[in-house]
Amino acid sequence: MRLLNPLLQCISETRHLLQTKISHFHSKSQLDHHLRNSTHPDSTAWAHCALFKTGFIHDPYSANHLQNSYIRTAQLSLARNVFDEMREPNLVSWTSLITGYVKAGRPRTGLGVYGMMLRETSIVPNSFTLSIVISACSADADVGNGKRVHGQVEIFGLQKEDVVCCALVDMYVKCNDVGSGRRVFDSMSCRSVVAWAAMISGYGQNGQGHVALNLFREFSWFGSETPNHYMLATVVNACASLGRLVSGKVCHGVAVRCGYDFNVVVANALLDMYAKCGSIRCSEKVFRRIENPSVFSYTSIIVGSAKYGYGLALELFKEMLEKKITPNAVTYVGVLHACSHSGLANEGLRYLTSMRQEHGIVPDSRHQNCVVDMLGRIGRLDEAYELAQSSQANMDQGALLWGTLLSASRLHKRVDIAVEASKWLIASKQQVAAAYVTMSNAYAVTGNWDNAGKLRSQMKHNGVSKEPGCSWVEIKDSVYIFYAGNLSSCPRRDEVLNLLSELETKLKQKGYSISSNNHMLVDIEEETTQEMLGLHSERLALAFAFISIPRGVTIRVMKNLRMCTDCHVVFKMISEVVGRDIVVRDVNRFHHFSNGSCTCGDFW
DNA sequence: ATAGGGTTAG
Repeated sequence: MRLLNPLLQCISETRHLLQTKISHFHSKSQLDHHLRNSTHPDSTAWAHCALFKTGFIHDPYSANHLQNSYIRTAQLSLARNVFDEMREPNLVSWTSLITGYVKAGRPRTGLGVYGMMLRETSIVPNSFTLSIVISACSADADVGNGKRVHGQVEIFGLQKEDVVCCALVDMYVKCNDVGSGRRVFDSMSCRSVVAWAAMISGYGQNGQGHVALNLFREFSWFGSETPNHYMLATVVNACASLGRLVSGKVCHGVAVRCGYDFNVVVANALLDMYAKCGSIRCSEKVFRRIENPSVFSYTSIIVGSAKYGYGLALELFKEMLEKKITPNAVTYVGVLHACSHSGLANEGLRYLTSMRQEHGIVPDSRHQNCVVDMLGRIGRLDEAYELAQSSQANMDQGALLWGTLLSASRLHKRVDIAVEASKWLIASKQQVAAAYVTMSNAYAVTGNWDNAGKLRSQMKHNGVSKEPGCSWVEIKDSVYIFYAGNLSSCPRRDEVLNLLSELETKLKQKGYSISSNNHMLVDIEEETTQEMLGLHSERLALAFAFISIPRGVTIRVMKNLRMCTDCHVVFKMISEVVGRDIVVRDVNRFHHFSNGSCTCGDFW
């Protein structure tokens, strides 16, 4: 009895509490109000009891409030129970339920509910319903369903609704159909900030960053509204994807003027942009001004600083853990990348184990790819091979993984492993051409010309051909294109070769190792046989640009030679090694390199 | 009356 007493007391207290709580609600409107503001599961549960006791549970309006309250407090199955108990759910009930599923990351179930509503009731959807249904298609990247719903938009006469059009634009661009998104956007008579943001984001996400920036310019000129934090994050992201530091700084200025520079999402986009444009110090400054950095903030700065290899990334990771911010799978991609770029293989291997043990994140092919790259760079090919074999990667992921291993084994002249990697790629019909070329190169490197030749003819026989990679530079309005290894088309060929060999010698003297674990000059990508001479198209282009410019004349760097971090590093090294100043222009900024430093690198 | 659209790290 002594044991039971506390229990009985507890039950009686609970009953008392229940009665007190319920008696607080005197009227239906009070209950509805309570449900609308409820953010805690308990408080929704109390109100549910009260609705039950008072019989208001049968009132459709109150029941909808209850259902929404459950959805807001992330109790989807309870919301579903409420819905199932309704005698006649109305349009709001259906729409809320669909929203619940979509917001919980189950868009397909949401679409199923919508289909059921159309089939089993005579309820006609309105703009609320269609906008969430369209966003379900967007989340599912299901353009087929999206187009069907677009048809329904026309049938129900909702094509003038801003919210519906915004959802449509977003759906099309998320399905990589920017053209259809643009058509919807153009059809809108009055475009909201949301519509502009969705369209700008669409261009940015589909590799058309310059169009995104032009559209933003148009918005700033002709739109009557000011950008919000959604739009600013999108535009900054477009600058990052283009490597356009100056445009990015202009956006930073806009964000400051609009009062969004302390918004954590905008700040995340900004620090990512600075890191990608080669200004890691600006990136760090933005990061340090964020009051409550999120896992996104830390991951962005870790990923951003990983390629600089100063150990900053790992320090930040430790700091993040001290602050009890839980890393996710992407964070660990950055951490492993940092280990790889700092040559900390053993530390990287430890992280590969601890990510599962300490944070329950199972390493996937992205992590394995980092580690294969990390081990491959320093010649620990057997371990890398073992890891690749143990991977559960699918076709696409496997192509990346085995491709990384292939490059590394070629670099370290491990023909045995190169052959295994090539076999995997060829068998899975992935990167077949590149695999053949590398395999052939691997044989050639070790002097096994017979096998190399056999592979070449096998390629010919199977109709496999590889387009040579190329880079290009624009000098004084002329564009020069450099194909990998094709020296006959290289202007001022001898001078270029001399410079490259001079560079190589001086780099070696300074302790840089071009061909193995130093990723700076050789961005490993399989090219034609000439590539064995180290004449990667990018290096050819840079060397040509360097010898072609008299002092004071600028080079304009195009596309894959844009002034991203890697390019900065290369020019810094060239200026240091050869002892000459060099001025480079990217889309709208000058960079002056002199004796190993760049005076435009950090503008603040 | 209650329900709806977009944004940041790989």
